Amino acid sequence: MNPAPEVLEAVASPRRRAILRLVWKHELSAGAIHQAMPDVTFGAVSLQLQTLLEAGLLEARTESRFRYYRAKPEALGPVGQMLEEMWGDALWDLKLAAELEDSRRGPRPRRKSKAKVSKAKGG
Amino acid sequence: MNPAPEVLEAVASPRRRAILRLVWKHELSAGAIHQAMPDVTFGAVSLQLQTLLEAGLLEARTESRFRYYRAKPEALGPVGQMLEEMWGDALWDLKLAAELEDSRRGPRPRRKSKAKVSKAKGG
DNA sequence: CAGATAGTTTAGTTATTACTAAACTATCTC
DNA sequence: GAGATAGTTTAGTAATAACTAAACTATCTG
Repeated sequence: MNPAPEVLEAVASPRRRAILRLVWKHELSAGAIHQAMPDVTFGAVSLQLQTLLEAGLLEARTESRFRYYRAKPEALGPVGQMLEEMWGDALWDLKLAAELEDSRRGPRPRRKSKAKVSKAKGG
Repeated sequence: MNPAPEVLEAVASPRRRAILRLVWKHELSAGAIHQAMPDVTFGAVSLQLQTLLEAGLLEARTESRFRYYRAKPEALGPVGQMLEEMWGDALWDLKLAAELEDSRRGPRPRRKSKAKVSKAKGG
């Protein structure tokens, strides 16, 4: 299978390259990806994720409320190699993992349960 | 020297890929390149040539009234390989050469010499 | 120099793209 | 079901990129 033009168009965007870089070696949730680029809205990130998905450059997996994405380097062919060169060594990967561990936007369910309101549904 | 992001942006355009393809194995004049893509104006082609030049993907050479361009595959790194795969084998190259030979926009100097006006420049 | 060819550059138009804000779907917990 | 989190989708906006027409530079011929 040959690489398609859409692949070239997908990697032309710095934003999409940043996303690819984030999920290159391990999957991340959409929220975690957004955390790493706070200069744009969550919606903007989601749109780029869809674009990358359609280009076949990402895989997605849903788990509970989360949706995890990861890159498919094999779909990038020789371009994947080029991106890796651009990104330098594995430095970024370690630094990133630490930052994400710290700023993790966990599920955070309410723990402040106190009053038991229960279902007050009217008939 | 690592490949730069501008390279990725340059090859993202179908028009620029078409130009690269034309001058991949041998140089062509700007006019000959335009002949191969008559759906756009000469000016449009020239602009894309400048873009490719600035990205370092082309070399240019001037000879008399002509300006010849050719690709620098080494500047494309692994992406060059990918483009070649996209373009298939060397078929296109042969077909193209024939077409260009036929539709060549040669210098076509006037041969209808008759009156000898000579230089009438005033001092 | 005039007239033709070869090519570049500029100004303005149109289509596309990345984005935001907000509405929407879905899941989880109580 | 209510209320919270997680994510997607839509409608509209702003910046960009590709293009056209035309003005411009340059070279060659006579």
